[in-house]
Amino acid sequence: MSDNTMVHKRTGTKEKILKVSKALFSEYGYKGTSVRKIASNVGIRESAIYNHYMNKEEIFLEVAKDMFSSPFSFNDGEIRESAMKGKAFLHKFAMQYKLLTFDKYNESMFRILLIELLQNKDIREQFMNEFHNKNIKVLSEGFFIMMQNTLIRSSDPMIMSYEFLSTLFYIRLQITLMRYDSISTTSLSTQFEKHVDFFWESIKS
Amino acid sequence: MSDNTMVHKRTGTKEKILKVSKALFSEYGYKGTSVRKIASNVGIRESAIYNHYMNKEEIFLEVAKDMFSSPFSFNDGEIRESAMKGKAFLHKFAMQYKLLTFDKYNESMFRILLIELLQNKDIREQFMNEFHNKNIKVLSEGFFIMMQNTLIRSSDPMIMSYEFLSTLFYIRLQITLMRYDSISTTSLSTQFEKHVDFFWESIKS
DNA sequence: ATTATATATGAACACTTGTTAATTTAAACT
DNA sequence: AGTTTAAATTAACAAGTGTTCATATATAAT
Repeated sequence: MSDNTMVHKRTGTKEKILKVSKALFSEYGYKGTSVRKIASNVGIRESAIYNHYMNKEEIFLEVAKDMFSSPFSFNDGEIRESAMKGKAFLHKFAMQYKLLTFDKYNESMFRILLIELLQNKDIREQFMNEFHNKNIKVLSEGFFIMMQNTLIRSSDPMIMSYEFLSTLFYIRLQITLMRYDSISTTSLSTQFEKHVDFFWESIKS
Repeated sequence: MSDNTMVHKRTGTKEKILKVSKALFSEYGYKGTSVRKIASNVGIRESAIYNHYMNKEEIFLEVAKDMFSSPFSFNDGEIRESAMKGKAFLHKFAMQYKLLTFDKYNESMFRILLIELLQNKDIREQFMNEFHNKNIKVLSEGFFIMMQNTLIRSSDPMIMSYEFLSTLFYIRLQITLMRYDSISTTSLSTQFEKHVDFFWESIKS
């Protein structure tokens, strides 16, 4: 009963470390957050951290996992149903993306994760699998269904998804950067909607 | 004859520092490149660096400036002429972008600059002005001319440019990441062309 | 030759970093 | 109660950081 999976359940320190780390990493980034600072915010010494995690990176990777694994809320059946509505499907997808973009925690974490994305292979893999591929898959399914029902022109669903997703990403990046500098994003706030409008005009049959 | 602009011309050390820094920053990044390492590669002590640059950041900013200021080679007259050809204009633009993406130095530097983009306000401004705005401007002019000549459907040229540029950026990001991990990019190598094809189908009248 | 200036040096400052080792405290199981 | 094990502590390591300061050298202009 006390094997590898179910030990360490006496103090709840591990959970506290994760919670504190989330807050600190999202605010100060990976390099800006020291093990000492995590420890002191938890209320223990830095050496005690190593009773729960192998090293700093392991903590960060677990924080990142939580971030990427918050997926877009589309159940399997829901995709088909939603895709039949055509433009509304794209709109819903974009609005979910917009929500993430303007959410306080996701906003900071997006910036931090991008930094690490460019330096940490594990983060890159998480990004590719959990973000890129997963989204391309959902979108492709949607577009495929739309094509079947001749709501949109016939084309490669993967390419179409790529085109749709890439612009969402770029908008998010730009908004994130501007908000980080406290620059007003009112001029960009409707960019998501404009993207959907433009894109729909581009593909509708 | 010896005012602020034309002093410091005895040893050429400043130029050497810049050259060495370019190589080091592009390989090891900002934080991975210490002032001591730059100095030793130049062949001087770290303290001598400060006779030429105020601090480490000033060196990096100058390296970055060089990077961003390598603009797309479109002269004013050339845009009009090229835009009249419609799709070929987009193709040329995308191919220039592709060239940059697969150029050894630009490839490393793109990654490094993205990292700093997310942390350094000056880099962000350089990116917005020299990269984003400049490209949106060139593209907008092109699209505007195409619309005048009814080569493409009528729409907001700025939005259209945004849509076109954002995908190029995303492709570049993805290729950069994959090549950094030595993952084969053959599946993505024609993505630029596919983008142009898809986009042209989306806007042609 | 003397002065002025640019450029270099060596040494130090003041501080932070992730991680480990030996040891003690505290809780749970027998 | 005693034993086992988890979890915490104190202390140190070994290294690297950007930057500054007083000083020395070399070059160009006077």
